Amino acid sequence: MTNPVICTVDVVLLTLQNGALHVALLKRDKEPFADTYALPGGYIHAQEDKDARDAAVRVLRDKTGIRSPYLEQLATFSGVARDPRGWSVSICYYALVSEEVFSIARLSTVKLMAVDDLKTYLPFDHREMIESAVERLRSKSTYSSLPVYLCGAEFTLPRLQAVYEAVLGEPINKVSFRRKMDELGIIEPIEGAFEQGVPNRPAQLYQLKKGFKNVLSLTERGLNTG
Amino acid sequence: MTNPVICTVDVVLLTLQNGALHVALLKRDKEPFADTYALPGGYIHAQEDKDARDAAVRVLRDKTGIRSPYLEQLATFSGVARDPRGWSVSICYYALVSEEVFSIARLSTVKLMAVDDLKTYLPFDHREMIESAVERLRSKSTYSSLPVYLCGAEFTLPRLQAVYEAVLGEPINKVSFRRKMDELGIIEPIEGAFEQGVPNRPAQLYQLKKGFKNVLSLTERGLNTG
DNA sequence: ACAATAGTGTCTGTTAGACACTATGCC
DNA sequence: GGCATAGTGTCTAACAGACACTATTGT
Repeated sequence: MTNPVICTVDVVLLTLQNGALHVALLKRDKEPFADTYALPGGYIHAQEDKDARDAAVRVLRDKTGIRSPYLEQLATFSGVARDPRGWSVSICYYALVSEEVFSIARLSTVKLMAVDDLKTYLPFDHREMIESAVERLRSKSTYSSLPVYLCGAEFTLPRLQAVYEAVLGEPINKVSFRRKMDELGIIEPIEGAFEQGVPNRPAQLYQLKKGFKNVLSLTERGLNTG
Repeated sequence: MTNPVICTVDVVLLTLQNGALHVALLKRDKEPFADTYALPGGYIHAQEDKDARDAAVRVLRDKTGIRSPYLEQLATFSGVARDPRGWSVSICYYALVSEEVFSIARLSTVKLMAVDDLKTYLPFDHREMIESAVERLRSKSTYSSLPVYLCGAEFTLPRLQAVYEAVLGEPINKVSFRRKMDELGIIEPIEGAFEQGVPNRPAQLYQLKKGFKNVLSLTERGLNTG
């Protein structure tokens, strides 16, 4: 039996800018929907990719120059109606990067849009993908350490708390937040390293514990690690 | 660009038997892995199925005769190595049915296996799929009302608690359990209806509230509803 | 010394589990 | 009345948020 199904991957690349969640969009250079902004995505290359995750990594690298430390399968979108070329399957991933990583990448072609105010028209079911990714991120942020990937490699606790607050869209109690971070046990202070150049008491710098550097990014479908 | 990727769906159908979680397996009638037990699955029929969920519903109906009230996308398994026929994608769903629904269905071809003691050899990555489904179910059971789908349409609170305990594998406090069920607010007592034929005080019968009958089963990727 | 933010000790209200009691069926 | 299980009232221990206080930098 032949199988005329189109197989693609799409990546919802999220980052923080000015304290608000943003998604990376690229102007499509091919039909359908040429010249409209859309999620980075592309066909699975059966000769080249070991699996769909590989394809997502490749697409992200080739189209944005970014190698994300966190990449998790979100869901698969499929059907006859979502793509004018015909019955298609898109395995959708979402990735989290810090603002700095983003500014280093080739930004010329990439456009950042605030996810809570997505005015642009989006082709396919890309709007639904973004909404799902944001919902997943918000949900996981209430009980896990996911948002650390939106910070750089080193960060202070007040900065991390601000990131959580930006993601969740509500203020968090300082004492509770620090207690939670402590008992999650996945970050550690960098001995003797403090914030620089602030006009007040400098905060302790923290980093992901060694063992967790790539643990989370290795959970293919994000089923384990809390 | 041609796309030689094989597109299939697989369904992890879970039920309770003798107080233990079981998964439904069928003997494969075609190669590869003919005559070995495997998850019900099959090709996406682009002419027939509106989307992958449709395909999962069809496969489940055709192969087991069951129309599950709960069906949620689990994850997508893909790659060059998982199927000897070549690069493949399987969009995996999981379904929950009550023991009774199961006994009505055509059981002759279907084999129930306890998920915590899966001795059988399983082809493809079906073992991983089952483990993921069980993990998802256990995880969601700690904060949602998912396990009601493992009961029939009418059930008592002691029965529902036993179902939760079977799924989670640990005893639950009776008072806390009833408080939680009450505040989840998705089940309601059937006025005047009680358990029959017990040698002690009969328990109140409950049912899913009207509005929730199919709400959960409509969440395509299980992203919303807690 | 003062302003500003980092970081901590403690109090209190909320919530989950333990326990004990009452309720209601069958024999 | 006795037994078994359903169902509820209440006490207590654990936890999360509020608040206030101390600590440490630059000016």
